[in-house]
Amino acid sequence: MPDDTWKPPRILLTVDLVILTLRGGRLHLLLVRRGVEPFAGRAALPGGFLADERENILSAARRELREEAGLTDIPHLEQLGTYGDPDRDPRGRVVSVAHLAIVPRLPEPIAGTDAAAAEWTPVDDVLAARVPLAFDHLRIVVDGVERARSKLEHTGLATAFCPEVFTLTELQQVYEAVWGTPLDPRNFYRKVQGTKGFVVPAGPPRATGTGRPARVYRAGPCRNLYPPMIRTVPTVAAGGDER
Amino acid sequence: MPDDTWKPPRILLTVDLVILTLRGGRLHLLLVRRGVEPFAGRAALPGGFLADERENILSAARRELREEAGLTDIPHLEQLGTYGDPDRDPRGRVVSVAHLAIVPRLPEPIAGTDAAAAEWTPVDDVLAARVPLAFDHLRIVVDGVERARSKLEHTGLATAFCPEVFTLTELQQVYEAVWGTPLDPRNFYRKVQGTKGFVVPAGPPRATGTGRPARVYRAGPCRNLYPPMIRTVPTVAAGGDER
DNA sequence: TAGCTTTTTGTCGAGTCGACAAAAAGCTGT
DNA sequence: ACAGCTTTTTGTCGACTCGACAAAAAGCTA
Repeated sequence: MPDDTWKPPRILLTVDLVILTLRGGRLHLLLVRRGVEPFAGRAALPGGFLADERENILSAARRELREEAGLTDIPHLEQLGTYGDPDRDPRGRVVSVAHLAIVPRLPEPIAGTDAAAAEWTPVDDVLAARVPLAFDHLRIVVDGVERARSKLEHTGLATAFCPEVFTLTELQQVYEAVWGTPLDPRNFYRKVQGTKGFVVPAGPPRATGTGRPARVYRAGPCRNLYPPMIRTVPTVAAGGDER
Repeated sequence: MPDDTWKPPRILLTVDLVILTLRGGRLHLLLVRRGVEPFAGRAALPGGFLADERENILSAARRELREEAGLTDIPHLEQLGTYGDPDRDPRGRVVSVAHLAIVPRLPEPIAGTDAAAAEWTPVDDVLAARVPLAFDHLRIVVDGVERARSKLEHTGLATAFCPEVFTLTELQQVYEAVWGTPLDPRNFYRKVQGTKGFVVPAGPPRATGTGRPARVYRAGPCRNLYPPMIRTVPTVAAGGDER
């Protein structure tokens, strides 16, 4: 029970970003190499402190996306969760609001990046702990990837990985990469077509080099898929809900 | 671009609680009446500042649950989201980590409560703005209720509303109250039985007063339901993902 | 024009869902 | 004791969906 002189503690707030994309059929994550202590030299999520007393949290996430990754048009950005273990940062009480961002396949690593050492890393390498991360960032990545996997089931999130106009085969590759399961193209085709509002036709078929030219689509209006896409791999028995 | 003298801003961190329960077949929410400015006299979510520099966020949520609501055994407590609009609190920059708690039907309003004016309020009254809330708490309630509705579909969350041992009819009433849709008892029965690990038998049938005595169950081991429960009301077209 | 690839349209059996019927099992009055 | 009421539990039926697979369509290459 606080006495009359008690003042609430003041803490430092950061935003961290789990930025996912598809490269060569595999799910990748953007990591930066830390230049300063703590964890200097270690890979970490892009992110940083609130710029000033009045900066919005979502705006801060967008700013870091721009400054640290050179990304300005983000198809999907959502809050992931807040991580505030008192010992997560040796500098003091730093609470981080983690965000999940999805971007389509980009031309090359990163454009004019502030943190010069930003690079796309296969998510598998991070999850298998072959690439050690700073702070509690591994935990954040695990949660972010699981969020993406889950949202692919009942939202149109998969389209955020695709360019504005895409083929159903490209969309299927998103599911296969994020879920790590192969899907039957014929059933996938039928399923997506049958899910009203998931995708809408966009122009005439496009030749992809070899094989029959595919019809192209763009993201449909529906945010929530009904019926949902089905991930046969039974939702990885994840354990606790508490953080 | 911060210069060398730049220091990250320090902010105040609170936890707020959306505590849901079932009372008389309707979904209720615990609200306290604020005794001090700002918003003195207005209803608000239970919550408060971090107690000290080293308090865990989840621990703070549990502490507020105990202090403000007299609740100590919480079947479900999860982080909901973080709300940090710079103008949400006139006292300054206050960022709140909202949590969602589910408790079973309790004997009476609240036991030895710190905030004496805590009371259960029908969620409908809050959502319909018949009960105005302080700060951005309406928004938090909307998000919390939507989270609960959604999680009922593909997790065993419904059992958190029930006592340790319950009948399938009681479980059905949870779905009906939270979703606001009537369900067919026969199909519900078949569905729950067919969802492995959702519930497990617990002892002999129990007479409920009138009608055939019902078998009793307790919550099963599965956290993720497969196949999921189906909410025909097509997932209320909620709109944006961004906060 | 034959051969190859990829996309698109079907087919079939197993399983699930929603709407409904009917049996089972207790309690309440008379 | 038993008819009448309630609620739970077990079925039934047609429509629909899913996964596995076949086959046609439509381009490119040689």
